[in-house]
Amino acid sequence: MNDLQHSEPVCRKLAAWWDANARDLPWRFGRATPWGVLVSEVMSQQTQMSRVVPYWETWMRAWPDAAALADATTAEVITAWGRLGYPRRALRLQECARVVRDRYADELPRTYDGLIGLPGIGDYTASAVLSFAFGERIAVIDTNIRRVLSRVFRGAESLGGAATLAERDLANRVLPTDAARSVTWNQSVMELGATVCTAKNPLCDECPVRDDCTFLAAGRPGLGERRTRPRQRFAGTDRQVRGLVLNALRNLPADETVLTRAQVESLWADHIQLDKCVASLDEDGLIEMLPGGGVRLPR
DNA sequence: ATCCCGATCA
DNA sequence: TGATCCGGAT
Repeated sequence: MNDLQHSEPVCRKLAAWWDANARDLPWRFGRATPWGVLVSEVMSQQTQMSRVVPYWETWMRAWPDAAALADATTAEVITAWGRLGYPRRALRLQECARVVRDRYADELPRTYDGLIGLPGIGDYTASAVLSFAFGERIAVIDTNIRRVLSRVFRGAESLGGAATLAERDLANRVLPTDAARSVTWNQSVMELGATVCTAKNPLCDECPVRDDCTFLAAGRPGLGERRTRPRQRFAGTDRQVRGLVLNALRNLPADETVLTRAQVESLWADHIQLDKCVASLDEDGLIEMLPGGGVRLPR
């Protein structure tokens, strides 16, 4: 069976659906530079787009290009990252900006190897930038695309952690040959996965490719089957404690830069865990520990 | 409780 | 290959 023959009507329907339904995100439709697209992709890693939009707009006004971000202080960058979560992404994004400025003359590399060599840029983000910012023909593979392609063309749920070889093969087989169409394909499949073909409760009645979907035709076997291992709970974890410390630092009055030991201790009752988290934040470069037990954002 | 347009380290 | 890293929303 040739998946490519099946993908052509799906591609046409998704393209029409994309034209009518694509969310009007500020980095789409040619309104952002390649650097702006990269920033949007990094901010979107494990984070909903609706939360990203206001941060991206403020961020790009402050630092429109890699060189501008490279010149910022780390404290400014961490503060601007706000409550987006996973703040190490902010550090890596600034490292990335410095590499782009210093090694690539402030111009983002246009190859997969060049992009994936940048700090904080993995397979998904490198592929997404190549496709969405540069219009290159490359299969973008994230959890949404894996889920949609697996359902439509294989009739089964996408399970497990990393993308399997079979999933990568499928993504490459169904990718339209024409570069411009491949970009719309990547974006529309991803958008469908984010808004219609969702993991738990897909809106098959509203789906533009419901007549072509192997999964729907088969009666949606295994819908809701757990795709990932149960995630670590948030309450009480190091992640929560780290977040509390960083948030306290972000919210210091404008004329203060240091959180005293007493202020740190007031954040969390378990001082063993607290000290462990403070040390790990320091190792990550997200804070600096001071001799008296106080902490501050890096200069 | 589970899901988000993942990357990195061990 | 598995564990870790944030936070908001459903």
